Amino acid sequence: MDTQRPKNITIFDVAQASGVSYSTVSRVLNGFTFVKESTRLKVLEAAEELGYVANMQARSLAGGKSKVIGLLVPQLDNGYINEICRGIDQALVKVGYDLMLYTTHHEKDKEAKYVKAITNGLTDGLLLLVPLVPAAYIAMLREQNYPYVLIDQGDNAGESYIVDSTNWQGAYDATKHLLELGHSRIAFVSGIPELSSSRDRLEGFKAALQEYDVPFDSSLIAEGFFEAELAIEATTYLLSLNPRPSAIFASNDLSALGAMEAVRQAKLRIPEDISIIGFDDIPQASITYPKLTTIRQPLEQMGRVAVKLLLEQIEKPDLKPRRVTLATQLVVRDSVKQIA
Amino acid sequence: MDTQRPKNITIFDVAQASGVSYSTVSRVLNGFTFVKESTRLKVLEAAEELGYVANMQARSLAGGKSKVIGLLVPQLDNGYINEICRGIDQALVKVGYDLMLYTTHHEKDKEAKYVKAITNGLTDGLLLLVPLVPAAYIAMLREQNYPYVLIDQGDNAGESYIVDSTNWQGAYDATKHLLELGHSRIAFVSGIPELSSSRDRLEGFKAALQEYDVPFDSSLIAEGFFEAELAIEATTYLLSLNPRPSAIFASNDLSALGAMEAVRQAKLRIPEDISIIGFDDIPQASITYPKLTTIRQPLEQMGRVAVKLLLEQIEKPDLKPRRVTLATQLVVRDSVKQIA
DNA sequence: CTGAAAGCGCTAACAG
DNA sequence: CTGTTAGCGCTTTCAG
Repeated sequence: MDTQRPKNITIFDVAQASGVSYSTVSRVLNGFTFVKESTRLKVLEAAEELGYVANMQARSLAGGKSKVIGLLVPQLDNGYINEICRGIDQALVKVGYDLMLYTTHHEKDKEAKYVKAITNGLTDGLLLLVPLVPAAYIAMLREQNYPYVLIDQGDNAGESYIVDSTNWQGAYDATKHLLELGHSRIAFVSGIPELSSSRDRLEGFKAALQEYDVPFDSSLIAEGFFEAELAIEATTYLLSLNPRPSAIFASNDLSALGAMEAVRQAKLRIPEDISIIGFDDIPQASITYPKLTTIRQPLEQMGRVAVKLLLEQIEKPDLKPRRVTLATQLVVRDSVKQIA
Repeated sequence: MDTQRPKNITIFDVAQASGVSYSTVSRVLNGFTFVKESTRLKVLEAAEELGYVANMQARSLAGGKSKVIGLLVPQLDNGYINEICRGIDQALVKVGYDLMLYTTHHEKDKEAKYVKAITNGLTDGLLLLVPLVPAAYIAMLREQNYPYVLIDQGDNAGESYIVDSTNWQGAYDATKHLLELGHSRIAFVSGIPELSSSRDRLEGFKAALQEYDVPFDSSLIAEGFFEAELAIEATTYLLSLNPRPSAIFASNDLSALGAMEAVRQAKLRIPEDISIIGFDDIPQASITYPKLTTIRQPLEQMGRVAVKLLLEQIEKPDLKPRRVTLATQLVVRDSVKQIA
């Protein structure tokens, strides 16, 4: 507000126009406390006429709700995060909340200060879509009794609202799918070892193997860290094995995409020479060629549920944290083929 | 702020701790006006020690800068928007600004009110990444002298800060590339006719045709509206033509992806049976198979420049609007082949 | 049911 | 150079 901008019409103007005190206006605007229906209507009408729009900063400063929630993400560059954001956005629009987007850019050192700034800012709550949330975060959040929900990650303490999906089951299903199509030499491109989702996927993989009496071979595990680049390297290594694996289970679609690239670079064909299955079902999965068979995480839905859980806390601050785990689903497309 | 949350430490606490008045604290925190170096240090130290973090709402309410900028986008679901967002984010982080993200969801009816709410909110400026911004928007913004910049779109009035890229030239280059590789029956999947970028691309296309003495054939134009779905339909139509075009220039990558899908559905091969070229170079362009030859728009850079232009206005409210047009570039990949 | 009054945390003149 | 004093727009007791 630097230069001469027209004065905003405030709750005060509305009060004047409707002939009541401005605290009454505040009351009707917030829907709280009983107000005579006639005055209520009068105020609403005046507000409408004057084109009044609430000033969220003032409201928030004064101790009300800002109707803004924060979303903390590491960065803005993959379909996975984007899909969840969409779900969040959808849910937020419905309830008339706005979104403040914070990107951490992996600056772990500044994170505590960051979270502090966010919580004492205008947001009513915080959605954490960051892998590897330092416990410090959570402790601070809990301490301040600040509403937050963890998306797709655990908190090692069971004291947070969490939304995630069936990682173990999904990995189990993926592996089983491969096994049932005759694959037995199945390589695994792992994720970020510190993440429970990664570990669960590996466990699901092992469990399926065991169930089909296929011995687990650790030389068939290569580290992909959920990244395309590293997955290319990992896959290149896996392809050099002798005998070569007949299928690769990549811990997420991003690394599956990397795996596909590596296979192409090696002049091999998918799925004729090697089958690939991913995890997530990000939008890119269905536009690659061949289209990627994968385990679908209901990403958008996770976003929506996260918002729901957050609003739940904002409205009823004393509820016990709960965890919602959504079901994954096998999506069969073209990157896996049956073998002898 | 509902339940008993620990009181935030304020500028006042810092003042007390450092033995100065709290307006002095405000001064050093804002870097303004001369303050004795010794007191300055004292204050900074106290602030650090107490873990003080500024309350942006209060600051903004009081007439200062909130260090938050708003970004208005139609929705959150394509690489194009996402790439620009990344650039915006990168630039913002560097200058210590936060991002408020607004999605319009194409609710044109509520837009005026929306913009009003945004401008009287805590943001210091607004980035508009929405196609077809109603003139009403702009008028209101200008009227309030509120800092904003239009990304990848004109304003029909030359009174706005704008960042875009060489749409005409890019389309010209794409077409020329095709022509030089021997194509002459080139189809064009158009964008959103109301957008100047769409029109410029069509014009560039025509210009190249003319330069190579290839008569423009309007039956080779099909409407794609910058969407994958519609591009599939459009392309399916184009493929039914007799003789079939040997190449398709899609107005953006999203529709190029749709075109590729349609070609596949028709059991034809790219680029053996038909060449395809896109526009944008969204991330997906390089992971399709075959990889898409396209015209690269410096999306991230556009985002960065947009932020730069916005900050320029915020800092110097009286500058004249300017327009920055960035260069596009042909990116040759695998979806176009030379023909006899 | 509704007015009056006290801040929320901070910036911005205005005096020293 | 630094303290004092008003508000910014709104929510919230506290009295009527």
